[in-house]
Amino acid sequence: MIPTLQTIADRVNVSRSTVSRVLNNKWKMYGISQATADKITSLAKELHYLKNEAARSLREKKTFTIGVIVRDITNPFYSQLVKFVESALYSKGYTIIICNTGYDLDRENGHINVLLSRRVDGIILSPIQKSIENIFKIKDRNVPLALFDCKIDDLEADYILVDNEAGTMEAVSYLIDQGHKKIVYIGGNPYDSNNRLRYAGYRNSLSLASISIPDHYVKHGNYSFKHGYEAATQLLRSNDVPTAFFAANNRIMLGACKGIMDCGLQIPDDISIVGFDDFETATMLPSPLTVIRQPLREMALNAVDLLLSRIEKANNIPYMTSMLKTEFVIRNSTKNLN
Amino acid sequence: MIPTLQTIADRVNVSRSTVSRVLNNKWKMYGISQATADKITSLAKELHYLKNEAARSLREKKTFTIGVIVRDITNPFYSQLVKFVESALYSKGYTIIICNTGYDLDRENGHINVLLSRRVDGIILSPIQKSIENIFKIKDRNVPLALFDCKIDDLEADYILVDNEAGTMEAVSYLIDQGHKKIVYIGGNPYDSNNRLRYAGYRNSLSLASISIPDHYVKHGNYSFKHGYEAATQLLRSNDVPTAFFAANNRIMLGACKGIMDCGLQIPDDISIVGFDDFETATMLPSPLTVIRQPLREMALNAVDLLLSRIEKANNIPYMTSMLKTEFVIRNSTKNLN
DNA sequence: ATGAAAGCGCTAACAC
DNA sequence: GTGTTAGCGCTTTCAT
Repeated sequence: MIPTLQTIADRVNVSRSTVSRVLNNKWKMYGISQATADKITSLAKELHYLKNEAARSLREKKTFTIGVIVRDITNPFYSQLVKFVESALYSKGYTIIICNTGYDLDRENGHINVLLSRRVDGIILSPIQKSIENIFKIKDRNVPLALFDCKIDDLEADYILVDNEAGTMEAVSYLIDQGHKKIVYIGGNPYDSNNRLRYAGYRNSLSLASISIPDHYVKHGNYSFKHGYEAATQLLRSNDVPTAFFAANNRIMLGACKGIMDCGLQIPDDISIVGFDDFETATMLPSPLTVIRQPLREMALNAVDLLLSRIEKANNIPYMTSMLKTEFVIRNSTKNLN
Repeated sequence: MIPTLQTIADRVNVSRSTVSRVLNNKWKMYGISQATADKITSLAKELHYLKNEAARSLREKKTFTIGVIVRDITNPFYSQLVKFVESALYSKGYTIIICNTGYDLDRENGHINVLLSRRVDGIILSPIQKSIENIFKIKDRNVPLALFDCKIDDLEADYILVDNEAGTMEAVSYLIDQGHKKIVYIGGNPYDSNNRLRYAGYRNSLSLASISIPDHYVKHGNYSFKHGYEAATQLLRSNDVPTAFFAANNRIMLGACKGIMDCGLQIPDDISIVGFDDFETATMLPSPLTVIRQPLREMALNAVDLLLSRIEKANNIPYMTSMLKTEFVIRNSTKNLN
């Protein structure tokens, strides 16, 4: 039998209210006697009393729960995000429900329903973006929402972003400075805002250098190892072999590297590569990879701060966008052609 | 204003109960008229009614929530576990609360309190094991518990395990067959059951081959990149350089590989290495790594099955242990000395 | 310095 | 075929 406030009240011969006040550390302001308070706290300890959170939530209309919806928890980008978010929220007394969509829109929809049904206090969402109907369901309910790692035009909300375009331009310009002209863009899902902005950065850099881009140098697809692998091998075996790859995320980059290796080529001697996201393996390859690092810890903390300020302070503060700079980490995966 | 059963009841001019019965698809067994049912369902849809789970949980004493406590969510071993577990539980209508301990016992304790307070229906726990007091708190409350990836002697519970000892013996014997005699064990936390069993496997194999183990060939420590790195570099720079490393997990193995590279040595020409856990990077290195793979998907599904059968069927079934075999994946990180 | 009572939103036993 | 009622465990207003 799990003890409730009543259990304790009965044994100490006081009312539920008194027990509640004591256990919530409000007995001083109610002027409850030291003696009563002590009896209650020690009995609670003895019985291993733990407040029923479902009851508290129902009464208070506050769950201290945040839903975190990510697209692929096995991608280190997201697992690190979860780690930082979980840690920050834990220290504030919040608990997180984790939802993995695997880039599946129905899943995203289902998870959002579950989270709304559970009356979470807020949601951190890294949306698929194939359709944004799901997002409106959250907005309609006025549930605080932090959109993570995506920018949807004409959708007012709180955003946590990095400057994708500038970050990409820094990397691609670096390739151009090293004399590269045949630079391939291996991209992610075409409807994804990151992909679009990274692609825009790529085009800008090449355009500024007056380098034209043949159609077959642009390989949109999806954020997978497989896509990176296939795009890389296909191009390396074509009759117009590029000198450099730009990979739109860590999964694609890893796949491309594997493709390069399987074609019997060396990075950076035979082919150069740069890409988005820093990841552990990047430093483990024979030639460590030059990458665009996203400040994940800061992004996670900003997401939490943004959400909590909306939850705890007022919901009438204006929408905010946290746009952080990326960091270009130069290692050794590009060759200077000059 | 969020709609409740009462909102709908008022508008359709029926009672809460009727609405509840309809929305729970029980109207046939209660003989509620088609017409009423239709009116209710369509109004619910129109109002975007979503059941308040806190209220349902309180009433039903069932939360459809499972707590998952892992030691490091950024380790692909755990992030994949979470992915599989989440997916399996989602399809059964359960939601997961994720708890990351970072090998910190206080965290583990705090998280367990939170989960118990939230009256989760079950817990999947990958415990730190430095102390097992925390685990008893769960057992005392009779909350279904699946202990994942650890075996605690004298603690009756449901376990999800792999055969660590046999898996290790297979790998170490393979090294011995290839003529290795100077094999170093780079281990994890000394109080960890996996580490102890893997170490036992290592000792057994060497003992069967009548090879003695000098003390400085055994490097217990913790499951970190750093420990792997330091152990490897220290030994490679000593005056008794081994011919092979056994790494007790993926983090240690990666660290050791980096250490080997930083010492200017080649795998497998200069030094051989095998280790526990398969991971993506293992196939990306110049010489792909020979590893002991754990059947993570099956482990995750078994954990879910075990937990759900205890939750949904009866709590009086005997404790069970799911002990799966590992798979020895031979790649190219060992040299045949014969 | 403490208690009584109401109510959060839901389900189900019992009533008619 | 549907309503009434009680109660899950908690917090808080109001009363004394």
